Amino acid sequence: MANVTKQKVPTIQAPKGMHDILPGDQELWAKVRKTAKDIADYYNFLRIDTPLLERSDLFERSIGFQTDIVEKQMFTIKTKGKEELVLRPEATAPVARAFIEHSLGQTLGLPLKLYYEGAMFRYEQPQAGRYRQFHQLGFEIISGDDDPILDAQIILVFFRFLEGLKIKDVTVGINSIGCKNCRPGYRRELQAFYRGRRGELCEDCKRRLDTNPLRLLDCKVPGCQPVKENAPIAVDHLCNACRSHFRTLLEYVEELGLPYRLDHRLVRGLDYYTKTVFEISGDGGIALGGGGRYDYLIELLGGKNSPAVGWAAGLDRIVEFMKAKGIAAASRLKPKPSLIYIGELAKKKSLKLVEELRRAGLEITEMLGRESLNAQLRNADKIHSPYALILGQKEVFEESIIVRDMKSGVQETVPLAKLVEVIKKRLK
RNA sequence: GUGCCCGUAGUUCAAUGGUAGAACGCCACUCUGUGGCAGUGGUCACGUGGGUUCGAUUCCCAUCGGGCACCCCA
Repeated sequence: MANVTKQKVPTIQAPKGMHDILPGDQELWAKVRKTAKDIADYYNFLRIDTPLLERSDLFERSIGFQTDIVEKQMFTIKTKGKEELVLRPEATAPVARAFIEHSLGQTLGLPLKLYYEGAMFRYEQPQAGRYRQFHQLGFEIISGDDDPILDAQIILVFFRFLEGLKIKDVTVGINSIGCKNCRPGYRRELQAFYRGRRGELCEDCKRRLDTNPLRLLDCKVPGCQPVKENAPIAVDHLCNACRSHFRTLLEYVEELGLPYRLDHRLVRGLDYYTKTVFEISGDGGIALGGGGRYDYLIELLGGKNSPAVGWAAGLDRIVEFMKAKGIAAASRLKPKPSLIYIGELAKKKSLKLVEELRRAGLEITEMLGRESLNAQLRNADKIHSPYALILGQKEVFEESIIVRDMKSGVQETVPLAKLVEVIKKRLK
């Protein structure tokens, strides 16, 4: 501490793609979390928290080996033992793991509704609204069958969540990518179609043709668009079961009056999705979250056949979206009466007085350690304190305190014993 | 991982191959036990490292960080 030579110490920045959530944003974040909890409570979703670290094979088996997430976006950690752990890139697989591990289907019954909220990690190039550590909120319904009414409800819950945050003009894009019976056929057809036009495709698409044909539909290169427009559509190749599932889902969504649009090009990047996939975007096309049905995930991880459906929302994006749209007010300190002291004696007394007021249930603020009366008053003004409670030497002797109305400037000296009563009465 | 752009006080922005200014903020004083207004003064910055140069915040390189696009997604 007593460094005489003043040399410059290099500063340290947060790691790439990781950001701080500063005090000014905390209120907004709290509001988002509170809204999520309220929605969860209403629709009977139970909170679950899973570890930040998981075994890497959990994601390899669930998300899929060939996905970008597993191939190159996982933060891996080698423990001192031989375990290889990863910082979770998403939480659906961990929730499924926990569901199986603790036999939650038995203890809590089906359909089981769960929700989570927390940090996820993906090693990729950061961009606005895209971080290496980001926060997701997710809702999942695990059931004994694949009833489309659950797909409809999960989408509804997403809408209600955004509605609770006053985010308007959102649309949901919905598609069905089939099940293990019909998807392979569609895949083959899509591949065959694209192979015939290989020459017209961009380099990426040529590569996708073999690695991940469904992704061909995501390509934004202008040259590929004409090909894409004529490409076979997933919905046309669904098996009877999937087709009827999709149709029924749309009927429910229609019945709910949700603003959806069919999006034949919508596919998800994770292998475990089946049938329904959807994505909700805000005004301006920013993807706020997405999800879908994952009927085989739990089986894939060694559990019983338990179809499920869920979604995840990017909270960082939602917070930024709300700020950009002016929905969020900058957080401000709550205006409370300010305790102000003058001189050593009053200072000494103040520390304890704060405790007494706290015990009496009176919320106040103070600037202990700030000696100047002017500065203390200025602060009281800045945070819009209705009253300044001024304690000086004289007041300490008299066991009284000055109550100053900050608006009018009118002051009154009241006995300390009556302070709580007086303030409570005035605040009404 | 690839390509392009960017990096100056706490914040928003200037200027400059000869070590930097403003506004707002913050602090103090005017006003030693009374805030808001005003005046005055003060505080605080060239992301980091190397190179070219007599001299670099400025030019070059690297690195770190940010942004955009690709990729992918939340």
